[in-house]
Amino acid sequence: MLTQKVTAKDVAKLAGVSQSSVSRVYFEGASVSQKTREKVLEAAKELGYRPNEFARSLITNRTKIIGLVMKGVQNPFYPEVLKQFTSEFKKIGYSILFVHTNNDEIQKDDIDILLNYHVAAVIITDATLSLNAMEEFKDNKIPVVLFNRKIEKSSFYSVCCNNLNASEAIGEFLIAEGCSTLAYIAGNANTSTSIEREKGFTTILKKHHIQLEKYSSDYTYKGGYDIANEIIAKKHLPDGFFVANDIMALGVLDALRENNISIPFDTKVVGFDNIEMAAWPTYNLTTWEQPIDKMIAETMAYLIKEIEHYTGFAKNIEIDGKLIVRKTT
Amino acid sequence: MLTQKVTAKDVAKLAGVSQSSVSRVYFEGASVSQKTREKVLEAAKELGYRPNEFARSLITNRTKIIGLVMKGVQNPFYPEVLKQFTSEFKKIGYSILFVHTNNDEIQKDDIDILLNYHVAAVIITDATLSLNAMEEFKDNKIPVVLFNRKIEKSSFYSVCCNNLNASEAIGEFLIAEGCSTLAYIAGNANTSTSIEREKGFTTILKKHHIQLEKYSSDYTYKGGYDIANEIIAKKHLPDGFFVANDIMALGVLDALRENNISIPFDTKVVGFDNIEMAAWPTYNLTTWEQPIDKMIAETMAYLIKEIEHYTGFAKNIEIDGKLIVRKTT
DNA sequence: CTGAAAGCGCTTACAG
DNA sequence: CTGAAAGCGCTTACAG
Repeated sequence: MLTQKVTAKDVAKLAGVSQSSVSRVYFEGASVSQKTREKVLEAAKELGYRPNEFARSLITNRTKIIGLVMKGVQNPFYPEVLKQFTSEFKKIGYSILFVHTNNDEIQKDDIDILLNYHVAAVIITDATLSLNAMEEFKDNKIPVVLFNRKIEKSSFYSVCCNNLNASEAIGEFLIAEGCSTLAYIAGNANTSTSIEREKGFTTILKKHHIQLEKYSSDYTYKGGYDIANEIIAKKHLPDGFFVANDIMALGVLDALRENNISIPFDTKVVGFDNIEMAAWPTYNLTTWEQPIDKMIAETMAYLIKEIEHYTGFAKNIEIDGKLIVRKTT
Repeated sequence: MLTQKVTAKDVAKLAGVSQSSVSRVYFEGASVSQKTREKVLEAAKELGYRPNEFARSLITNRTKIIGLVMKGVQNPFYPEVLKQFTSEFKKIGYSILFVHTNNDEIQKDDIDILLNYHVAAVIITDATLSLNAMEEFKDNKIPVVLFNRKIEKSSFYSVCCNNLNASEAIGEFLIAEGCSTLAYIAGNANTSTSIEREKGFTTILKKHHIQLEKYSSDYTYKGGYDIANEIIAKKHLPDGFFVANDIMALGVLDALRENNISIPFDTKVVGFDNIEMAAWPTYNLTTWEQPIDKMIAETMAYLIKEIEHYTGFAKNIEIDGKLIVRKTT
C-alpha cells in the first residue's frame, strides 16, 4: 500500500491511455469504449485509485453532499428521520453533512457552513429559515426543503404531514369516544406544527360547541409532565387531551399516572408522531402516525429534480397520516 | 446580490492587491500587513466573497470535516453524543459528515465515503472497524477513534467509560442491597461494552460466591422486554438484574411491571448509560452514568492533536463514570 | 471514441 | 510584507 497519492495521471500511464479517458470512466454520462474502460478500471484497481472529490467539485461546482439541519435530537422522531435520509441518500451516492441548531430559526453561522461546502441541497427538519437566508440559498441555486415545518410564504418548499386533517380527525375521534371537555397541549408556540394542530382541533370542537382548554408547552417530555401536573393541581380534569407530540404526551401520561388518574377512564390522551416509545406497553399511546416514509420519498424526489435542474419551485406538500388507536383512549 | 461567483481574483481587483494577498488574509498563519488585510476584508464584504473550500482542500489535501459513524440511533445515548460532537467541533471550525451503518463492523461502502471526502478524522460511536480498514485510514493519515467501543489491539485508539470498574461497583452495590441471586442481561454478544460489563460483574459475584445467571439480548428495548418475559415465565426471579444498557433496562422494567412484580421489593434493576429516560418518573432507573462530557473532550483532544501532526498513536482510554441511585434498587 | 490543453479557485515556494 | 507563477487533480470543450 503506497501512501495513497494515486491520481488519474498515474492510472492513465499504467493503462496506456490519456488522463482524459480515465476521467471519463469515472464521470457518468461520458462516452468511453468498453476496451478503455476495462483497461482503466484494471489499472485503477491495481493502484488503488480514488477520484478526488474536491478536484471534481471545484470544476463542476457541485457536490454530492446534502446538508441536514436538525434541532430536536431529544425527540426520537428526528434521529429516525436522520437515519432514513442518510440511508436513502446513500443509495444514490449522496452523503449527509449534519448541522445541529439550537434555534428555531437557523442562524448565520450554520448557513455559512452549508454555503461554504456548496451542499447540493439542504433539508431542515425542525427549524425554519429567514427570508433573507432563503435568498442566499436561491442565489446559489441550492434547493431547500422544510421537513415537518412550513412557512406561509411562497418561497419555501415544505413537506409535512397533513396536520389540519389529522387534528380534525383526532377531535372527531375524542368526541366520538364521549369526551365533552377537551384540552390541547401545544408545542413551541411559533411552530407551524403546533399552530396547525391546534387549528384543526379547534375547528372540530367549535362545530360540536365544545370550548377548547389550551395549555402551552414546549415539545419536550418535561414540558408535558410539568403542564399536566399544573392541570391536575387545579382539580379540574378534562375528559380528554390532545397533546401536540408524543414525547410530551408521555410526560402527560406519567404525570397522570403518578396522581392515580386512570386512563382511559378518568381521562383520555392522544399524541402525535407515533414514535417507537408510543407503542411500548407502559404507554400504549393512541397517536397519529406521521407518514415518514412518504414524507422522505417526497422530499427526495423534489430535491433530486432540483439538483438536476434548479427552478426554485416552491410548494407546501402535505401527506395524510393515520390514527393509531391504542389504550389511552 | 450577484449570482455568487466571487473569487479571490475579484476581491483582489477591487482591493487593488494581488490575488495572493487575498488568499493570505484568509489563510491563518500567513503574514499580511494590517493595511492590506483591511482593504481585502472590505472588498470581500462588498462582494460577498467566500473562499472556496474545495479549491482549498485540493491543495492542502486536508478538510475541516469529521466523519462520524453511528449505528444505534434508536438508543438516545447516541443522538446525544452526535449533538455534542457537532456543537463542540463547530466551535473550532469543523463540520460533521454523518454516516449511518447497519453493521457492527463498518463496511467498505462507508469507509469509501470517508476516504473519498478526505475527512480530517473519524469517530465511530458504536461499531468497530476491521484491521484492514484501519490500515487504509493509517495510509491516509486519518486519525480514528472508537467511541464507546474498544478492540484489544494496539492499533486502535478508543475512548470508553471504565466498564470494568463500573460493573464491579454495580455488583458490589447490588450485593450490599441484599441480593443473593443475580442476573446479567447482555447486549450484542460481540460488543466490548457488553463483554466487559459482564466480566466485572462476574468477578464480584465470584468473590461473593454467587453464581451468575446470564441472559443474552441485543441492546434494544424490545430485546430487554422479551428476555424479561422469558425469565418471568420460568417462575424463577433473581433478586436483582444488571442490564447492560438503559434502553434494555426500560424494557425489562416494563415487562416486570406488567407481571405485577414490584420493584425494588421483588427484584431490583440496574441499567447503564444514564439516558434521559432513566430519570423519568415512570422508570426512575438506578443506573451508571457515562461521563459523556469527559469522553467527548478526551476524544477531541486526541483528534485535534493527530490532525495537527499525525502519529497514529493508539491507546485505550477509560474514564470513570458514577452510580446514580434511583428507585429501582 | 480519444487526446492535448485550458481552466476551476485556491495555496505556496520563490524573488524582491 | 507582497506579487507573479506554478500547480493541486480533476472536467470539459475542441479537434481529430
